[in-house]
Amino acid sequence: MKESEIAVICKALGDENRVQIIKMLTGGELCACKILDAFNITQPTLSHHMKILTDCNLVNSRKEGKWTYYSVNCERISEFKNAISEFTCKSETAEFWLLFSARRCYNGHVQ
Amino acid sequence: MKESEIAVICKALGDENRVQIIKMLTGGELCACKILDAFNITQPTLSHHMKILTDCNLVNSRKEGKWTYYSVNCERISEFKNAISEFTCKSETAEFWLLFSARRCYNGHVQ
DNA sequence: TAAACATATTGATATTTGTCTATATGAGGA
DNA sequence: TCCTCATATAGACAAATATCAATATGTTTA
Repeated sequence: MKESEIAVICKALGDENRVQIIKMLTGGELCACKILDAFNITQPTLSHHMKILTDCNLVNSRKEGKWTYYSVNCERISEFKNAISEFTCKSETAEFWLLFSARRCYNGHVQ
Repeated sequence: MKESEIAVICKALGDENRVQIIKMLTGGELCACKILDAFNITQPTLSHHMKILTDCNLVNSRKEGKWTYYSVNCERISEFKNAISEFTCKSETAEFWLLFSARRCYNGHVQ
């Protein structure tokens, strides 16, 4: 993922409302009306935020009758995670694998 | 990590120049002058960007003589990665562990 | 001490952003 | 067909942001 793409996604996540929207959608698809209920903003403002989240493909939208349903775009989120996983200090990778192995042994199975 | 903190960090990463600065620092500590060389911006503008990156603790700074050295704050980056690792679709976790196991078997060792 | 250098701060400006009100669009339901 | 409901779009506005030129600060060197 190019730096400019990372920046666009981060900009989309650079607003607390939008971070919370993503977290909500992590629990599964929701219509705009349900999301709106959870915030203290007007409907056009929510619509604006959803446009920013869908424009950068972090969120999918789907129309059904008069409702619009939103959901997290898993693939795009994965791409983003992979991109920022490169923001790494040299030692960090090794630490991660050690921690991972330890947890794997401790739990005795794949979670 | 609170949503507001995630938003602050993402806002800091919501600028292409700053994403590139982080990538540069991934390779190790650099003085402001070296970073400046790589960009087409003035020195005060770089100083502004560095302030944003250090204010949210993504980047450490250290003065030595007349130079200021910047480096990635590994711990903070890890915290951030952990935070956004929660932006997860239900199926994604399982997929990750499968992929991981496969790679582990294939490679025969922890990378 | 004076000059040169690296970086930070100040102040200005154009652009972007988050929010609102008002209005448009488009899909059911009476 | 007309009304209601869910959402989107347009337009306005205040606040935030990215950038620059000018200047300040603090360190090293002549």
